[in-house]
Amino acid sequence: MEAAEQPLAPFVRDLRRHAALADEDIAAIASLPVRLRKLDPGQYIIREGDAPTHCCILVEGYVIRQKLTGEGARQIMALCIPGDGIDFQNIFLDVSDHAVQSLTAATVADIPRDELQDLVLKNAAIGAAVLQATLVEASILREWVVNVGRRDARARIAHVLCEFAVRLEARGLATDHSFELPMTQEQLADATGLTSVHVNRVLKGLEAEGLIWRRRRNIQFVDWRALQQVGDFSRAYLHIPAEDHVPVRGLIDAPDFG
Amino acid sequence: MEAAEQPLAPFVRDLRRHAALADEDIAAIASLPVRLRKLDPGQYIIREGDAPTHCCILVEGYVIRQKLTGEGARQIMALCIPGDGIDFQNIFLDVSDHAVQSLTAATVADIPRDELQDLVLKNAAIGAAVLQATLVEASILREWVVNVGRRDARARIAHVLCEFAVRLEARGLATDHSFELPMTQEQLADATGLTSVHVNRVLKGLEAEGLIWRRRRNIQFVDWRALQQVGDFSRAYLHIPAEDHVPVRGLIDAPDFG
DNA sequence: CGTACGTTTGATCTTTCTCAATAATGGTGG
DNA sequence: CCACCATTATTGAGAAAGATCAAACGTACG
Repeated sequence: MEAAEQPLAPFVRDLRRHAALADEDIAAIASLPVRLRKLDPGQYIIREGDAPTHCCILVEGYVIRQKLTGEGARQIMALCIPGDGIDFQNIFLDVSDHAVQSLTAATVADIPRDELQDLVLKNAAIGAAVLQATLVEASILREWVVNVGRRDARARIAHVLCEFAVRLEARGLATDHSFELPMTQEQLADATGLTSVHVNRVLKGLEAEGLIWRRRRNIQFVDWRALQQVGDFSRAYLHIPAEDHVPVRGLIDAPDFG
Repeated sequence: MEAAEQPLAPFVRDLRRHAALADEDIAAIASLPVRLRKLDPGQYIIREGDAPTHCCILVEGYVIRQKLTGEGARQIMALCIPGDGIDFQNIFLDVSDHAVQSLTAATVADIPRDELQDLVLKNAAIGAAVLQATLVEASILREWVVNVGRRDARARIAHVLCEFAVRLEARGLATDHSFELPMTQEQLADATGLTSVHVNRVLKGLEAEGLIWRRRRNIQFVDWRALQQVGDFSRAYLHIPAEDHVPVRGLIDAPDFG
């Protein structure tokens, strides 16, 4: 059930899609001391205020970034999928400014923080690759601000669904037009700045309109075009490179930004 | 009125606060071909969808990052102050995913993008410094998501005021407890995901409660402690290094994350 | 001195939240 | 395999924060 041979393979593949890495750079990454760790659902990988000792990469399962307000409300601001770096945020910052928690059972690859620091400080190409991954994540974060700040509930939820599906497909993790949403409606509410009650009503509405079909957590896109429209979704901000692509499954079609 | 000698000085100073840069690294940055450019208020530095040719650093004035939704609503997701890198987002990404627009008259230092790419790809220390600056920006972005997603209007606005003041002070750009907000109420609304009408009422309320005092765009913090409380503000996420500090002026006091 | 932009205010409307209860669902121990 | 429990999902009714619409007021500036 787990990629035992090359747990970092999806991560490295993604790095290479964005940045030019020589074989020796890859070898340097491969020679990092990696320890795999299994997580139960809901387990914290790091909490706000913690001093990180490891940087980890998500190998399997799903994980979120979140913060709590003083009033105890939770805001989820990122959803990590297998192959994502989880802890680069903390590679050079000494105190974590947010928490990372597993949504499902998950496997992460731990890399000692100082080892990774050394590598990045010695190898400019790898540093640049990490920078690029970070820039893409920042872009997704900016779109998340837009989503939560300026779209209505229907669009917010549709947008999250679209984004998640496209990112999964880009990593080859979803078959076309269907996937398992690894979140409860309450978590989806925390991701969109809504309440779970309202999320429920909106999902029901999207289903009634014939845009999606759902059974339990499984969601299928009945009308992908329309859902994109409703969610004001355009994949440009994901900065998914076109070349060296995983097989196109249907969701990924026309380029944006005409 | 302009730092003609060392336009990049505040930027480099900030980089050094986070990262260890040797004198030769500094020299390498200083030898980059920099061209100063003056901007009128409201001018675009880059638009969504543009292919960036330069990376620029804000020398003087204020600048925002923004995106538009399909319905034409605007969301501001970052406020840049002098010394901030504006275009590192685009150093390795070929299409800008958001727009950058000046709020006030401003001066930016343009650096050709490929020169900066070369430098970062050759010099790991500089690459790491840029990465760190990017990580701090991402942290601010995450807090922005929380602000817009989970705080009520009063807290959102108070939070933006607090953040802006603390960042200005950290760069030595504000005298204690008073500054000029470089935004109209409409822009503040676009930053907080509200309408300008409601922003107006909230500001009025904050003033009536004796938390702030304002005259035109100038805002003074009458009760800094209380405003922080109202805005659920805690400066930890700004990752402002404690050592080698600009003179403390009053706003920056106790460490957070107890 | 008039025009444009930004601010302020009032009245009304809508989306979304809150509170509260009920129904599914999945997992667990017997 | 079944009863029970804890989550999670669903539904309804009422409340509230914030949006919308519309107008008046200031102030800067050409």
